[in-house]
Amino acid sequence: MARQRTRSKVHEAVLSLACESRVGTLTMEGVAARAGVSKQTLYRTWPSTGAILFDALLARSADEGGDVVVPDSGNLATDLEGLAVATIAELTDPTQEPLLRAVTAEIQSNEGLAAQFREMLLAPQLHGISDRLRRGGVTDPDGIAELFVAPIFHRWLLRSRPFDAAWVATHVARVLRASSVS
Amino acid sequence: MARQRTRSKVHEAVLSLACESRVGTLTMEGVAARAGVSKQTLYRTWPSTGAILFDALLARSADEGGDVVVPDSGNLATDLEGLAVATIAELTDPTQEPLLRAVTAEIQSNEGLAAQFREMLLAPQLHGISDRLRRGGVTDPDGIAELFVAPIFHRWLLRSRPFDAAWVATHVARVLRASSVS
Amino acid sequence: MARQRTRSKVHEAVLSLACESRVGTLTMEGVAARAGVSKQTLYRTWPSTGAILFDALLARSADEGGDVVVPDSGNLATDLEGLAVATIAELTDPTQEPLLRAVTAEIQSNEGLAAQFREMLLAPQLHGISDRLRRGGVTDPDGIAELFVAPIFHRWLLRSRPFDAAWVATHVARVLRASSVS
Amino acid sequence: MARQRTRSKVHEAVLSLACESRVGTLTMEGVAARAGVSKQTLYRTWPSTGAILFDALLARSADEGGDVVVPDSGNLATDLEGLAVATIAELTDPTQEPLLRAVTAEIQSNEGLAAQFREMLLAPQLHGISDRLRRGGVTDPDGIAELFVAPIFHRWLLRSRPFDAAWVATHVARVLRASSVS
DNA sequence: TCTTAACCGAGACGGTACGTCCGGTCTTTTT
DNA sequence: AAAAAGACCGGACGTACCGTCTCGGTTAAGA
Repeated sequence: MARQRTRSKVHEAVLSLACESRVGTLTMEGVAARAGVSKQTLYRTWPSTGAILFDALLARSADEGGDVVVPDSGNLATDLEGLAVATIAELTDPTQEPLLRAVTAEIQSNEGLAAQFREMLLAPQLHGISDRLRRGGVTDPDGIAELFVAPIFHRWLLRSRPFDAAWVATHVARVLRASSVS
Repeated sequence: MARQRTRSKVHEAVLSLACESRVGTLTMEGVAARAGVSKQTLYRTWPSTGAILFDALLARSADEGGDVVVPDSGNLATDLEGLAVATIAELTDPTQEPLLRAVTAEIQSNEGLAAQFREMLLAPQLHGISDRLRRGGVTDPDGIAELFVAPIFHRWLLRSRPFDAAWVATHVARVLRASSVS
Repeated sequence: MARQRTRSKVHEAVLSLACESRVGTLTMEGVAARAGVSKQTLYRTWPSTGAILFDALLARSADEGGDVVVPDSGNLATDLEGLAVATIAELTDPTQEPLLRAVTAEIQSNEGLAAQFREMLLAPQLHGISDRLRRGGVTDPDGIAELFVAPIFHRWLLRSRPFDAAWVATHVARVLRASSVS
Repeated sequence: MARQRTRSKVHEAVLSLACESRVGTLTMEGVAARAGVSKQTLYRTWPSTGAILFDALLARSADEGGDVVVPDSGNLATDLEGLAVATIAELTDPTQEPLLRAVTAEIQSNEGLAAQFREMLLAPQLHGISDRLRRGGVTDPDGIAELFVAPIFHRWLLRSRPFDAAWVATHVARVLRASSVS
């Protein structure tokens, strides 16, 4: 296992590289050079750049408290809209988007990473949302949470159409209609 | 640019390679060797393996008629369920899945390819669905089409949960509830 | 056989390219492009860049009259010195040197070209010199001509030492001593 | 840079290739394959096939003691004839000639290599000869050494005329006449 | 004058080699 | 003992030319 000092340097390096350069440009050699670490040190701990990046994201998320915070103002529609706006902001944040796209691309060809991603980043978020829905009286909170999140991801992943406030409002309205809550 | 005979050989090669080997293993050299074509011939026409793969998919889709066929039995729920099952079958078809995942990964880092993908493969499908919804009396067919398609893609892309008949039925029910159609 | 117009364009192109760029950079494609001629037109007439270059040199030498002119002032030493200076000037002329070095390098790996070079460019020069020596009463004009020319070439080919007036004078004196002429 | 084991493998490979195949056929890929070495290993240490070949020749010359041995029997004419015969034998040795021609061709377009060649291989030889001439009472040993060596090189380089015993004898006689030694 | 055959440009094509980059492994040296 | 430094093999990258090969268009004869 790598020492904490080394891990930090590597995390810092991989995040800065992933931000500044194009996705897919991430290389073990580049990370090693940026981190001032030998390649062997990387290989001792991580099998791929995807793994390093993911580890770095996890560590950062842990540092920042990491818990998904779903607002609860009592008004479900308002809360969902706020959540959508926050999610969209995170997905399109210039310092985050390249990282997330890199991880997404990696997931397509790496089942192990996909599983980790699901369990450690995706599941907590969905649980937070479905908890809020349950508190709002939704009878099928898991399904509705998916119905709420998927179109946002879909637009982002396939870069299909822009996100604007009108769409968010309409989307939330549709989701609430599906949830059988007046 | 490239002569038709050459294009065909290359399409055949890239499809067979994408199927049999792991995604991301596609290389220009490999395609050239399999197609019995020189590397320069590839580079003269396509800038990347992603572009070749996409071109091959387009050509195949054109060969096969290519039109998205949405069933119309009069019963919207039945039709949507059939459509979902067909889409899921296509996404998880062992000869298709590696190709689609490769293209999806490529899209994350290639805006141009993403645009082509949206316009030539995704848009027709969504239009087909929203047309069917409109005929079914849905007032917001585009939004509902997205609500219908996105969770299917979401589960497939993030490999989040398996597809089964029960989920399909529930999903269709949710979408119909959101569409304000009794 | 290539038409005269084509030959001229090609000769012009190859000479200009050989001058301006580094030796060994001459390529069939480059010559074809510069001459505004298709590659096939080149290959129909010449087997290699060396052959083109040599043909161009021959043509130019024919255009300019091409005969080797050995001065005959009555004083053999003076004439040889003048000849040495003229030869050195030609060898080190910036517009000639790259061409001659290119041909020389080509000769090392191309016996056919070497033979042509000997017969069409080298032999006339040596004959001119040995004629002058014979008129000067030298008993072994061919051998002495070689003794005169070889060190000049040697210094040029191996870039061994600079040419200066003092060396030329000494060299001519040595050669005359060897020629048994007082 | 390169480890000794690697250097040896590369030297061996380049010498065998230079001997068996035509000059100018030497390629970095070929040498790498023959030596069982990756291309990068070659490029890390040598910039061109010429440099490798030259390095190999130097190493071999160092291994074999490498000193130029000029015979000294007391009779200058006899010694020079022996030296000429030995030099000619070396230049026309089937296992040496391709190497030397390759290096000669390379020198035409590579000033750095030319300088190395002059200092490490040519200069020692000329010094050996001029030393012998000085011991023989020649007043201008350097100039005469050049006068002796140049025509031999000239004939070899330009493949002008064959070497035979009669020519060698005449040549030595001419040189000695030029040297002002009875 | 009208063929008709050679010449020509354009450039796709299968190749070989280029010189670079990176993936992983292994050795050497430093700390 | 762990780490940096980096040499090493393998293999793909994207480019430059190679020499061959159709394609149409254009000249320049001979019929």
